[in-house]
Amino acid sequence: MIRILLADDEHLIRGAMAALLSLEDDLEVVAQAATGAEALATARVVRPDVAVIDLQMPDLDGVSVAQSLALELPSCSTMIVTSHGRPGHLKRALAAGVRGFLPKTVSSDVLATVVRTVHTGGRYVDPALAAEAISAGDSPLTPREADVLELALEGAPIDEIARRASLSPGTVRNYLSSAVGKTGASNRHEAARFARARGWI
Amino acid sequence: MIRILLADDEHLIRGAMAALLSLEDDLEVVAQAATGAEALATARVVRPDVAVIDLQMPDLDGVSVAQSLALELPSCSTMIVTSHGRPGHLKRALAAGVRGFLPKTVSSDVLATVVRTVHTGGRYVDPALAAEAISAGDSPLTPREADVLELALEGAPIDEIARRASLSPGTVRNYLSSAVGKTGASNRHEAARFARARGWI
DNA sequence: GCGACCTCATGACATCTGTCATGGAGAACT
DNA sequence: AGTTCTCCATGACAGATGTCATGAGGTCGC
Repeated sequence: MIRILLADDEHLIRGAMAALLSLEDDLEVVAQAATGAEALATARVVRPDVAVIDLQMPDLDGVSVAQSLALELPSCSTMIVTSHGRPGHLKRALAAGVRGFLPKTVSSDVLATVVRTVHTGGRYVDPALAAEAISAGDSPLTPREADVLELALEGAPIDEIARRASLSPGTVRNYLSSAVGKTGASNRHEAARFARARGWI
Repeated sequence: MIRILLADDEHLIRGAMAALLSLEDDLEVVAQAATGAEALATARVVRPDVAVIDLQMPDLDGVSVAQSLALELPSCSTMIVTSHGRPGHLKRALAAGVRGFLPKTVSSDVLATVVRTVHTGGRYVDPALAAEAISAGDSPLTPREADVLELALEGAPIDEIARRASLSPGTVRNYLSSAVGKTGASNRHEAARFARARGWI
């Protein structure tokens, strides 16, 4: 019997996934959590075999949870399910030791199968997401450029970005200018959206 | 027996919700759809009592589907479920004749209860979303301002907005300036995000 | 050690944006 | 008919932004 921890902030979906997984004879949902922190706390107590975690949660995101889980509970395999599959998340997730990565558009059969796969040490990444990630390519942005561009995402003016990044406004402009060039955008806002779509920030 | 049409692009969730609803003795999921167009087509054939529709779908959004359904099948009550409850959607949905509006964070009990409520002609709006919608207030933007601000959402430069809106760049700047003032933002990108968050565009 | 790269910074310049004043056309209301 | 509003436009100006040249320090691999 594979013991599963389920984390998703949407009760409806969490409950529903639990119901589906419980239909399988060899799967058992032993715990549920509505936030990332709760998932971690519960996992420490329950020590599940597999953790199925939603990417978007109010506090910690799924990848952060996966990272902590990988350190604290190496015996627990983590897989991520998500509504909005963006390639950047996939890369981050794999780097965090996640073994399975699925969009919520898959059928419940696939979900159950992947739970079994990761439990036996295998990996599974949704083919469509994998293709997207490959086609998106690696980020051409330097770490600093990515930082600054991320702060630009919300539309803040340069002075505020400079304050938040503890940089001089001139430097911020340079990074943004470089990022705009690399993304082929016509201003930093477009560049920020583009980079976000690619999962670079 | 209440006959239900379920539309959601995420198979996992759709299947799961179907399973949950089917557990109730008086509810029956008679059809499922993965897109808005499919939902409409199916509804015409199946003529369900209640349509439970996801707000976000690849083609038509839930509100558009609801609008068409209200015209074509007055006997069918529509309710919307959504992951990201933004007040603007709620207002649009109610205007489109939607009888129930729920975030996916509710429990399955609530879902089933609301299905029954809307079927008997009642209405139900999630209290938290309703409160948010009230606090967001009505849009102070003129229709034109809203149009232009919407085009600004993607970070396009003013010239492009002007072209897309068939306006002169100067006029676009005026509208944006006015919108920035009304939203209290410090530039149009912030204003656009703000207005989007309020459901004004 | 050397070259290649990233980080951080400054200054100068052209351009883009936000703001304001102004005005005409048309619709809606009194 | 007059008032008031939105819609559209123009022009002018200050300040924000994008671009470029330049340079000093740091790290990394060879």
